[in-house]
Amino acid sequence: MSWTTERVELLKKLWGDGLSASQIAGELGGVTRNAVIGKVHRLGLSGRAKTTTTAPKTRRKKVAPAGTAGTSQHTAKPLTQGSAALKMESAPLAEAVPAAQAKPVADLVPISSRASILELTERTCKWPIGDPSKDDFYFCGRQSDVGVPYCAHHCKIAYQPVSDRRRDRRTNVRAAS
DNA sequence: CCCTGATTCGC
DNA sequence: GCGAATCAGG
Repeated sequence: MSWTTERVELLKKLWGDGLSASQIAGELGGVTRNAVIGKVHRLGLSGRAKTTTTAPKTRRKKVAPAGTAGTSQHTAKPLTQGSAALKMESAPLAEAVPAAQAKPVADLVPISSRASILELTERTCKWPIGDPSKDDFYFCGRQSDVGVPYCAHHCKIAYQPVSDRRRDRRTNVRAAS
């Protein structure tokens, strides 16, 4: 797979939404998380909020260069010139999804992480997608924390505060009784 | 161990 | 430019 414009756009969107590299890799499909991270760096949009507390500098050793001495190589500096134009993500996945869905609609289907019920483990998202009576039923399958049934994405949906739900208790019209 | 992102470097 | 291998932190 190559980095087409669309795939890069999706990458930027998901990365901006805070998805992890592996999750993005799963969405895109055909790439590993390493590829995603590599691309992210090449695009110059690394480090969003939590850059992890890793020592940003002073380390690096890698394997000893075999014979290739006098390397005049130097990494190209990432020019983030058109960065202004691509700041138009601003589409929080959680908000884009209706709160409280009786039946989980097939939302942003994990392009390649979908799992059958047999593939679910303690750390895979068990968010059901599709209609159980149909043939296209499967689970999200993305990574989730142990003890948590859903991935980060679906946790936002599942545990969304009830406060925002329309309290249309009125609809509970049990007038005639 | 699982995961995360960061970095290097051969291709 | 790409991404596996590696590193390092949580």
